Amino acid sequence: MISAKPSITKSLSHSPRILQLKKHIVPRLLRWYRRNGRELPWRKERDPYRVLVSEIMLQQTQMSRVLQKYPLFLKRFPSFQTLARAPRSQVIRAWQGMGYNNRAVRLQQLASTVLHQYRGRLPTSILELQKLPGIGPYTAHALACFVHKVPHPVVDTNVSRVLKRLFPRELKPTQRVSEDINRIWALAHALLPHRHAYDWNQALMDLGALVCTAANPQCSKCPISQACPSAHKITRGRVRRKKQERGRDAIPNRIYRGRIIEFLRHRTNGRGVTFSLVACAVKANYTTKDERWLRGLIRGLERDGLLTIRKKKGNVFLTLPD
DNA sequence: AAGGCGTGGAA
DNA sequence: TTTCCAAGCCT
Repeated sequence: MISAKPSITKSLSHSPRILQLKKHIVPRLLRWYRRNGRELPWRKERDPYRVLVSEIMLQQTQMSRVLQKYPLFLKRFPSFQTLARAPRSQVIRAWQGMGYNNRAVRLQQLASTVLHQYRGRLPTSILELQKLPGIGPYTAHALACFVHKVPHPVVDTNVSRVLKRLFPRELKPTQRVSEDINRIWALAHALLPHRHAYDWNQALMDLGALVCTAANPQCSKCPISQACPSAHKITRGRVRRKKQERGRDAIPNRIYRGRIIEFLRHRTNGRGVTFSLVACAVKANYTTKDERWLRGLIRGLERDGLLTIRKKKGNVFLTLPD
């Protein structure tokens, strides 16, 4: 659990500026949310399982993609039980188009854990939730609030961006990234209106997604721009260069991983497909000098539970796991 | 603590 | 065409 140091939390919740801003901001943003908030399927769900699926799908994934896949996945796997007992291959196939396939594996592992260790009930506490596979600080807090209605703050990339712009002084980056993260959570906690935690969290995320966007924020449409030191002063999003990823032919390894799984989704039948067939399907101009590299990728996918390696008569066959 | 991990539409 | 990015998590 992300827990702010008490001293920081206390100083924040007692800061005159924080208190004044909170009094000003909370009612305005909640009013804006009632009028402009998005109507999303998971916002009216009561079943913990169905909310959980939405939160996992939304990790680093665009709304439009989730809106498309969410109902299909729930129809195929309506409960912890059906998901836990399904063949892994079916879960991976249902995840097609979502990206980050590890999430599908962890979600199924989570379903199994909930079924067998928690009697089919999703844990309530942040601590227990965060022990589950695929659930980190954000998702644990989101589930506590959105499923169990416990007044916890949530900090995702949207909330983080909004708060940094609203409190540039309090959240000025330090030397340590972990310290920066602690401060954001502490501030989110200090701002939280406990009686309206659910709507407040959703409102902050909607504001970040619709108005206070990373590039070209619409400050003129922002309900709290009056209280925002950064209003109309944001010229451009950060242009931080990312380090080049390891791969082949300027294509990152994870792209090849994705291609391998995508190929197996469609071409796997019965015995599976041979190593060489996968090799040709996945990389243009595949040669034997790529063999060591490709074997490494496949080993990694096997470790992640995303495929199964079978050896018959000296040949290697690949399939999605049972 | 930094780097690995997909996908496909938009800029 | 290329680049960038979107409700994070894990090691």
